[in-house]
Amino acid sequence: MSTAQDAEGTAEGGTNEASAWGEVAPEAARRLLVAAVGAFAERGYHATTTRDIAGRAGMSPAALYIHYKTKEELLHRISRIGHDKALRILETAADGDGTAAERLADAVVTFVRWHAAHHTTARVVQYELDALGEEHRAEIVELRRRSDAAVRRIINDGVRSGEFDVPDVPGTTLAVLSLCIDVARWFNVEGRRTPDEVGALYADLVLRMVTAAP
Amino acid sequence: MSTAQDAEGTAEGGTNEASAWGEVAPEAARRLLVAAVGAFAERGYHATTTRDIAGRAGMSPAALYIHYKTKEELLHRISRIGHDKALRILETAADGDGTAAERLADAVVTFVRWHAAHHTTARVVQYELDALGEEHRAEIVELRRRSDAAVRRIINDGVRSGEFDVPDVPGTTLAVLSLCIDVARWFNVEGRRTPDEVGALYADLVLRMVTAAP
DNA sequence: CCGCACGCTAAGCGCTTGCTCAGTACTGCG
DNA sequence: CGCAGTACTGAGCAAGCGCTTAGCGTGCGG
Repeated sequence: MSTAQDAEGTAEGGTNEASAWGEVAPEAARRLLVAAVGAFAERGYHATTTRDIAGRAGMSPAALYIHYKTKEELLHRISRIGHDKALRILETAADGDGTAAERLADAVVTFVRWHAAHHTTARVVQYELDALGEEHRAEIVELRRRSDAAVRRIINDGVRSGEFDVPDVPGTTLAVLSLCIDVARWFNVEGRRTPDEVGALYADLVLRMVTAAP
Repeated sequence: MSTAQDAEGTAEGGTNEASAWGEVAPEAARRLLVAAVGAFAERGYHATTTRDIAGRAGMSPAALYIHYKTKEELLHRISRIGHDKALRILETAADGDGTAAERLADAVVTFVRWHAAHHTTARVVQYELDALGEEHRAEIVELRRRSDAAVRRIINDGVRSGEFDVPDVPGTTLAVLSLCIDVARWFNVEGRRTPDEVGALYADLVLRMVTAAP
């Protein structure tokens, strides 16, 4: 679990961001998508213009519409891929073996590290949900429901086994996810902490949250 | 500390929101400001039009510019008042008497309750910072620095007195504030929890975070 | 060597945006 | 009754928006 494959961390939205989007098919479409992630993260979806995205990708504004139907479809593609990744992280940790404490720590470390290392992507994924259209948003909300279920499963396991002391399981699940997600808001590459350090700190804090006071 | 004066909770941005803006001087200016809070919280600053704000306030678009120089000045006024309130909450708790644990619990309860009860305002205050102009943002960032200092002061007191076991004080301070602030993102009036309940839950979780494992 | 599909651009359309300004109703003062 | 000041509106401007369309160069099957 929790490999070090994404531990690098160069400048904002540069080549290391691009490496995470290998699955996006024609190279031009990928370049546009990476450009959109950077622009959306920096200025927000509504403040970003299609000319801005195309410019960052080194293309004319019209080129965008060969690969994507609308600006909103671009956001949806980013949001979909990001949420898939986030869900996979949490379900992998939940389905792993080890004690509930080990699995919870693994989930937090990996989830937080992703939010920190890919904080531009994560910012778009977590904070631009309202900009999606009706149907696209519903699809994404379902993925988030499943993320919530994965974390709740780990905590429930810990309560059942006696490892954890959690009076309010849904509330604590919400708090754990909320804590991790908000990393995308404040994390700064210029800052003093590496994604790994934040992951370790947060795993410790979360384990304290689910453990009874002495 | 922490009275129940703002425990009511009717519909979105309605009359109970308005009551919190009593200090804003001419009635028309206040109506515009309350309208702006509602619109900004619902659709975001950049997606909100001046016509939208004026319409909600029952006025023509031009009326806005009699009371505010620009749309950004409206956001700044909201952000300024909100951050003043948040800072006052945290400094009041930090300067209170009682043990560090009591003061930390008080800070979290009050801060979280404000974010939940006034989650429309809080959403604008916490998530539209980037939309402010250079100088206005710098002013607000300074207020946030002081909020951070207030919480860190409580935690440091607890460490010194032996009440708390916190290996990383700045990191834990950041996490506590982050956890509370993110309430503004997910809190829903239709949801199952009242602001008071969320405050109590979060105070418990935060106290566990600063207390040594058994 | 043709022709045509493909990826892309230059130009621009229709619309909305933040904001302005001349004008209007109303109020209080002499 | 006149007049100045205040709070507001209707109409609209310049700029910028998302998106479309006509056309251009390139590479590849026949």
